[in-house]
Amino acid sequence: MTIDKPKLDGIPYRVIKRLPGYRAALADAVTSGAERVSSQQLATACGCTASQVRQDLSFFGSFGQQGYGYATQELLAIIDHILGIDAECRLALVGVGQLGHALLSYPGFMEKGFRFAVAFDSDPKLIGRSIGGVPICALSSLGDQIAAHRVEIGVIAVPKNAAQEAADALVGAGVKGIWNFAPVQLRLPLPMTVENVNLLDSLMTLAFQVRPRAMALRR
Amino acid sequence: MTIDKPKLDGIPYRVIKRLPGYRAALADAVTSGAERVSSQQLATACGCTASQVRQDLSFFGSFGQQGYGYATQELLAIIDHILGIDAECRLALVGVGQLGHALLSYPGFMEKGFRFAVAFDSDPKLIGRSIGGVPICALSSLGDQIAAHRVEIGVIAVPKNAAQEAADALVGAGVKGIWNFAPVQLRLPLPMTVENVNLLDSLMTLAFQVRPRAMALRR
DNA sequence: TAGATTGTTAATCGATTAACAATC
DNA sequence: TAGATTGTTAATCGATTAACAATC
Repeated sequence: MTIDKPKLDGIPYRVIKRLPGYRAALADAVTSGAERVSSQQLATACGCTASQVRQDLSFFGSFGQQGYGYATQELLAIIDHILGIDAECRLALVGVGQLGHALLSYPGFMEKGFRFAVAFDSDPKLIGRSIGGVPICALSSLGDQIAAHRVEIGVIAVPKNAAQEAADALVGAGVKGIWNFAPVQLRLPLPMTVENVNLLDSLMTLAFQVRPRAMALRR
Repeated sequence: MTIDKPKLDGIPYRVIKRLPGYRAALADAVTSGAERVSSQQLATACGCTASQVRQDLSFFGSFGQQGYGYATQELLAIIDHILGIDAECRLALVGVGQLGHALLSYPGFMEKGFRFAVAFDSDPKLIGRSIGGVPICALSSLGDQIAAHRVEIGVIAVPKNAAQEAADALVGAGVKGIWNFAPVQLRLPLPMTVENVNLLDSLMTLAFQVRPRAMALRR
């Protein structure tokens, strides 16, 4: 997973990365019936400082009230709007293997307004079938399908060596962003945005932290 | 995914997060037959600066040679050693749903020395079966199995509301780290390390970047 | 040797935290 | 009103980049 990117409309990438955490804390607060929440409470729930919460939110506006805090429901709605999950967002999946299967049937995406409109695979045995109501089509129809369904985000879950080709096809079809699960650095024309999910990298990072450091290999 | 953590033995978390990228670039270089590689070449492949590559590597030692660069094979072996993937690392999976299935059958992990030794699920229909050679056991046997297989890392792929319980069981059984796919902030005793993979958070971040900013909700 | 490239120190840049006036 | 808590500015901290002596 890329560690850093340039700013987006002047909003640091790190700030955006923290928004879903605030969102989750707010959703919990709503569930527990809290009508208001302070920056300190949000900070505790997310493991950061109250200063950081206020600083982050101030990139988008002023949503709180001195001496009171933030109205829970209202701030949740605002963050949903900032993240763009108050409107439906259509996805297309390329690569219906095990991981693709799992993504298609993960209920959490739909709940947040993300909907797989169509999926693609090269395997003739899969083409024509559908999974969780999502039709699986031939790669040759990718351009047409993506346009027809007005897909915004392409999801790449193909093996490493097919990833760049899939990315090129998606870009050519006019998607606005790519969610990439293949362990490669995709070469894409700017200003395409990619969000990489590299499971093996994540696991290696964890292994480093867990292992008794045989290190001190300095020489 | 947590954005930042405290240093690990004086190594910034950001540095560790970049190591897999360097590793991938080196593996490519080995494949292409290059005997040596410069910090500049690594930087280009990873999308960072040569300075950063050298600075990062210098946390661990001095592996290059002035006027020459780094011996490709050798540096790859060194990074593998730093990351701890030159020795087998045993995993245990909790939660054999769609995502769990996908993780069990992903070939990339095994290649890098990560092996699922055992999996657990609460569904009686799954218990006793095995997937990709990995036996699925009852949760009640978790403690014994983890000890028997000397599992180092527990992988949580259960629904949100079962995650904390799974984590507690894994910690109780003595795992050294947790790879968490459930969308919750786990409460764990220090110094347990957790690496979170939050797919929905990642997708929301991408949505933000892709959407025409309806923002300017400043008020 | 001359050119290339490291490892490391110093300079810059950006992000986080602290502080506090404003005010509900 | 008094206490609480925001939004924002200033201070601190850490990470990235630039520079360069060392040297292969």
